[in-house]
Amino acid sequence: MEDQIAQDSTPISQRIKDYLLGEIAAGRWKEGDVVPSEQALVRQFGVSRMTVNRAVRELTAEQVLTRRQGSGTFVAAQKYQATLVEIRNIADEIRARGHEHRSHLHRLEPAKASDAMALQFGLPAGHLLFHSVIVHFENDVPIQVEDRWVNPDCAPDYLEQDFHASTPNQYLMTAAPLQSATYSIEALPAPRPIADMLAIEPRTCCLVLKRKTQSHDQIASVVTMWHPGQLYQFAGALG
Amino acid sequence: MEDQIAQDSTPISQRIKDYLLGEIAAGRWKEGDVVPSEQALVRQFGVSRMTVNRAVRELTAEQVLTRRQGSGTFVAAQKYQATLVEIRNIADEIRARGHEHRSHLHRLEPAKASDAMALQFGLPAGHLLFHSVIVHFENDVPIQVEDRWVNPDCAPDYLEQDFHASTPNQYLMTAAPLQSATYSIEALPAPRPIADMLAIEPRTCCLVLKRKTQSHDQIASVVTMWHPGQLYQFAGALG
DNA sequence: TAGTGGTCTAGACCACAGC
DNA sequence: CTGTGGTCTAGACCACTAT
Repeated sequence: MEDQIAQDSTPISQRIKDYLLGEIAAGRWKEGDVVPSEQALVRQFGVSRMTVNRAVRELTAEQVLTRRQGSGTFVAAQKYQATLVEIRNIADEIRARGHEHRSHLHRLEPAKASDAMALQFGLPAGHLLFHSVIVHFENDVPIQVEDRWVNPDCAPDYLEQDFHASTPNQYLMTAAPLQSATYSIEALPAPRPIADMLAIEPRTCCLVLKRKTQSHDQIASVVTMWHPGQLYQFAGALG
Repeated sequence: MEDQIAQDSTPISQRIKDYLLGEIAAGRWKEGDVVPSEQALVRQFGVSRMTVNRAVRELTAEQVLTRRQGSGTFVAAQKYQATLVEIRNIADEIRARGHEHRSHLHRLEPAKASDAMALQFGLPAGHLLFHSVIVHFENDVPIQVEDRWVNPDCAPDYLEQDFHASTPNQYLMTAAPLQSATYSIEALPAPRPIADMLAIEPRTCCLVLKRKTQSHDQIASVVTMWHPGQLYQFAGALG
């Protein structure tokens, strides 16, 4: 045992995790190195195997260790300097900043799927879709154009919603629970209509987030979100 | 018990997780609802409490449930339709696409910190920094300008590295293990020098990723990565 | 006080890897 | 064959919450 912690309320399994993490952080155990077996840790800490197992299993779930039945437990491959970005519901995000969120509904109507849009949804061209265009304001500054196409099978009441009170995001969350999603982020010059809604010059750089969500094994929604590049950024922290 | 699964090799704890997830997915248990207690699940499945506890504890770690000692276990607040983006080492990313990665070193030199850069690093203005500018190519098409400033205290050998063979990312991973990071993604028009290196017109939309990494309780690296907006996008999937 | 979750024990049986 | 991890049991004691 490294330290003699006499009367610490920290659970034993947590102390074992801390010990293992400490050895790795200190560089004494490096990527790929074998870690003491459960039996060895049982003897070292004088606890039962279940307690050791829990500590090691949790660190494995956290990608700190990898285990191979019959072989042993190893320090997991180092994570590269990656960056994880989480993009949330715009209204929540604005309110979380302590600012006022307001939205203007430009369009909410049924529409026939173009060839390109039909392909996105995996539906025949000309199939009925719902289409909405909403501009979101942060303290009265336009910050996002949300151009959304919705599969009526997933959200039949879409056209009856009051999108001043809530966002399509919130409605679809309950009507069509998210199963999976694909997305892309790119930088594009604003076309005329988008520029007008954002009150910026045409061809200004915009941060564009496209997202396609699946629910009940169907494509539920295809959305393109335009943000003025100078005004808006995705940001966050790791670690 | 819902289904009578006679001889399934699925661990019991996993079956309990599947059962709980199924009830939530089917909408029978909604956000905030109380879920059966451990004792109730013990009776329902005819297994020991440790097995039930593991299932419920793991679902709690996965943010599916929340627990309150003395009160009970509840369905966690719904996740919004969020989008998680992981941005990785550009060389790995390109090779993962089966394409060739090549880089051109434009600059690798010591430099004095400007006021703005000193502020970023939390160092006095004029402090020694290392500065590198590298252009990354995917199949000979310029895809990223990596403009990086490095704290010499964290990576004293930075200027001696061969950044044709490896990337600064890879070197810093070992020299200055990532502790935490902040980042932002924005869309900006390319300034002249960046545009030249990317072989695009000045003022073309670029997707710009800025990242500041911390190691050993110091700012280790401040990097700005410019990508041609039409050519490059961050993309991925969820679920 | 009764019921809840939080944790731990000291065993057990199994599948798999390496010698 | 031995040692590894993967899982499960049937108890136990504790802290906390609600009534």
